[in-house]
Amino acid sequence: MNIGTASEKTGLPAKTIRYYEEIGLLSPERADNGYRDYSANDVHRLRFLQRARGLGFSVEECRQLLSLYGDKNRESADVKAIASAKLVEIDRKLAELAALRSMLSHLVSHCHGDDRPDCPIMDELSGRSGMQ
Amino acid sequence: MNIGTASEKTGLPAKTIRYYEEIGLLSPERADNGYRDYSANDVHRLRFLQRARGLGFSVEECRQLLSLYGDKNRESADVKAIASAKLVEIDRKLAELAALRSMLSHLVSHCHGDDRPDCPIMDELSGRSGMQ
DNA sequence: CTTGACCTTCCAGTGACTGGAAGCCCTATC
DNA sequence: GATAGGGCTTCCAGTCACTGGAAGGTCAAG
Repeated sequence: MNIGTASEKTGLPAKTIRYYEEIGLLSPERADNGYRDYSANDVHRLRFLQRARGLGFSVEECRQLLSLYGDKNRESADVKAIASAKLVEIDRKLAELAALRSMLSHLVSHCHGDDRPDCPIMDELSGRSGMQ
Repeated sequence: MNIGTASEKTGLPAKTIRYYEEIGLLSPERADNGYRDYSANDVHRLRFLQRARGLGFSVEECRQLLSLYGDKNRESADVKAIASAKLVEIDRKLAELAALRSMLSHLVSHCHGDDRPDCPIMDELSGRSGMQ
């Protein structure tokens, strides 16, 4: 499949897809005419990248996560260590997103006046319990 | 409070804090000696920025979200519209994080062999249900 | 066989930082 | 009171992750 189709299927701009190839995140085949030819697996990787990047994971983190799937030579303990570390981070992100959600939802449902409400939204928004 | 203390309290590098000021995300006072002087409110804003950026919101999105809190002149309907739109996005992010979590957790608990497992993790990871 | 959409590479620009130089401020010790 | 150290200042340059644009090749339709 051509890059345009891959772009549609993943929501990533073609430019970004080429960039991801340039930095070694995937290696699509080339057709005889020189066009990139994306497999279903390539699309999976790209879709994953689209999601993980949007969730605040760096490109290097994405590379690690992708390697969990793709690298057949990797030791099982190694896989587990990386995956476990990411799990902790994901749980933190989940909690932060939930806090943000509750703050916004509060704002939508309670603050209907013509002016800024007095409720200390910032407390929730910046995390009542000390972070890190 | 000086920038070093603000940096400690928020987990943001001093460089980043100065950058956020430069692009108008906060305006700390200045002490007589020219040093930036951060209030508790400034620290709240910074802590929020630290979180929201880590969750994949762009600086412009963060600016909008901060304005929900800070702008007393904003119309209520406007606030609600922005907050509601962000809620939708947050819910999407929450679902994606949950999917990522389930994939990683599956990897940790099921794939204990010496080699890559056969389970098609990519299906989960790239989202079984078609996105956008 | 031309038009237009899609592809290629390459190079430059942007957003969001990040590092480093040069110099001022402040405390602390000699 | 001089000086050493750490923290602060500005400014300018560099990096990461894209993003836009130019110049040109490919392909299906008319």
